[in-house]
Amino acid sequence: MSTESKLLKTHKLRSTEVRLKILAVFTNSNSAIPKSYFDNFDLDRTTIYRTLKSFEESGIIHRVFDSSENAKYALCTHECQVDEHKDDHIHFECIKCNETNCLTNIQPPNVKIGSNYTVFETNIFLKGICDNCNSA
Amino acid sequence: MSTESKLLKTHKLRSTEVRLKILAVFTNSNSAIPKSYFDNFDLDRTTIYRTLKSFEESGIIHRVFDSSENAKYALCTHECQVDEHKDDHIHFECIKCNETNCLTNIQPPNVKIGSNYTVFETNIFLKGICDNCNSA
DNA sequence: CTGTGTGCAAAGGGTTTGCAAGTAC
DNA sequence: GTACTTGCAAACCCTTTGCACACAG
Repeated sequence: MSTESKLLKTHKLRSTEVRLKILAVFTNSNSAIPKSYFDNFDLDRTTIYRTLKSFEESGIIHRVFDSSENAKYALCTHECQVDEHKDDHIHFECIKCNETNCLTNIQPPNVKIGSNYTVFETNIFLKGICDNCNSA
Repeated sequence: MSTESKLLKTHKLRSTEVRLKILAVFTNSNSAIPKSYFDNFDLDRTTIYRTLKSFEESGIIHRVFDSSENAKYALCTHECQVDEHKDDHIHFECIKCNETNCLTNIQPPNVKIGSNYTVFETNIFLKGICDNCNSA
């Protein structure tokens, strides 16, 4: 059974050709994927939107915030459950290759603000030039 | 001369009734304003879009990223110039009052990542319950 | 007076909805 | 067989563009 099939099963989604195809993009990529990426997949746009939405709601992928207008998504870490995302890692948006990546191996800093605030989520995204582009 | 007139003058924008009206919203608010806020202002939508755009390009307001789909804006700090924004402060999105605020009085943490990266911009937004809502 | 700003209408792009046919389990 | 998924068409935002008129400097 493929990684993708397992993921779908774990998150209680039916295994379909479309879902496997879209999910494979995420399992094979390190960077965040915009919806537009699937435009040449010969799939109906509606289907893509709905598939991404169901993946997100199931805790398979999470939304990545960067400075682009359009939504991007990336694979969740294993701790994510249905409607309970835990993706407090740093995202890095490269202005050269235009890719946004999850820096899952770096511990995000503890942001200190007043004690009157209750913090549920910490979103950090950096913008600059990534290691790949700096090496090139 | 009003605060708004001065701001426009400083940033080399003509002073018009529409601009003064829209700018006053920002100078009188602590939270980030979405475009939809101006819908009941009896102004043409096009005009609102263009006004916000020119404010942003002039360095009067900056875009605030939070988890809502639509763009929000807030007043820039004094150091912002035309096409050169310096708004690396933390933004806080409250899930109760649904407002996003700039925490300009808090020093953002120094995010450490690999030395192969060049960081130009650090965007941090927290999600949770703000001090106001926690006190209420 | 000249260049810029505003309003209206229309177009553009991304996203969602309704419904009928197809498919997983 | 039943409930969910897909594709198509259409609708529904939000945002931008073109153009004529109005206004700031």
